[in-house]
Amino acid sequence: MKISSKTHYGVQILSFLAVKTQPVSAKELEKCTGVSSKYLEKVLKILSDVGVVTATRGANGGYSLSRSADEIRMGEVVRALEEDNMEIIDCVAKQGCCCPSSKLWKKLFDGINQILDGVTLKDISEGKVI
Amino acid sequence: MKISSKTHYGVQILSFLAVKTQPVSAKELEKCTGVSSKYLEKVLKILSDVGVVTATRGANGGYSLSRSADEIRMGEVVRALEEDNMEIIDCVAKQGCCCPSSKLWKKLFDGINQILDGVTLKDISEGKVI
DNA sequence: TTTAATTCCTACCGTTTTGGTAGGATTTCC
DNA sequence: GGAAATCCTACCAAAACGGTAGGAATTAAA
Repeated sequence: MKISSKTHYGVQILSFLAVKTQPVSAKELEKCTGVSSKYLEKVLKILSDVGVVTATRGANGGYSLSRSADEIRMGEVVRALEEDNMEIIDCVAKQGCCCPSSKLWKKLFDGINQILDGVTLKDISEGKVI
Repeated sequence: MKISSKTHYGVQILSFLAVKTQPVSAKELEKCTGVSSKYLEKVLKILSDVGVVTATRGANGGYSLSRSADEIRMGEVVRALEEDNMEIIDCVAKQGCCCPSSKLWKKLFDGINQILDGVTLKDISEGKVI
């Protein structure tokens, strides 16, 4: 029931990219986050694969948002970064579970996604999360 | 961002105890859950420490609910079983964090607790979780 | 065309957490 | 006293977490 630091870094990076127009390299992101660029590359690769971030290779390359910040919902971001760990419990993911608690986990899972999908990256970068 | 199997077992056990009037031993619970009684003892000890379950030692002993099922909120249960892993992210737990995402995690944390506290053990054992 | 800057790919690795197992001490009923 | 139960402590294997390392591939600019 914890958010991984990978996810935390991911959101930090995104809120940094949200105020940039030019691509930002992993090394630059290392400077402002204090996290090694090698590790950030991994995080950024996930965000790139899922289409939230666009990676530009080569000199003067780097990472930039694929869409405007108000079109990026945190549910998409967190689900990508937490990878297959967002099902809360296998029981809910698999069909046909009849254990008495499965409805609780389903409710919790839906609620979490609803909260995250209700917040955009723009909300975060502008400090407008209530 | 996953519920541990310890927590899953805990809720399963509780919904079993909810329909019993006499104390139920760990060995009996092993029969209906398929989980080793030794491991269930650990889970039950946590629930006992937190005051949700009452343990009776000695022959004819076992575990029973400390209160009626409609007075047991799942928030209390899940927070106990997930132990110190319910802060979602350290950043939120510690004071003075100013990273732009901290409000998101706080909102998520509060939302999760609100969902869990809105469901009682009675709701679960009667299948009334919507 | 070379060079420097950058992402991408693969592999590895130490630490912590998870999910148990094992054995025995202690308590309590009969 | 014996049986049935919880409680306590220690241990352990596997997985996840949080990185590190090295180099290949790509690209812009000199």
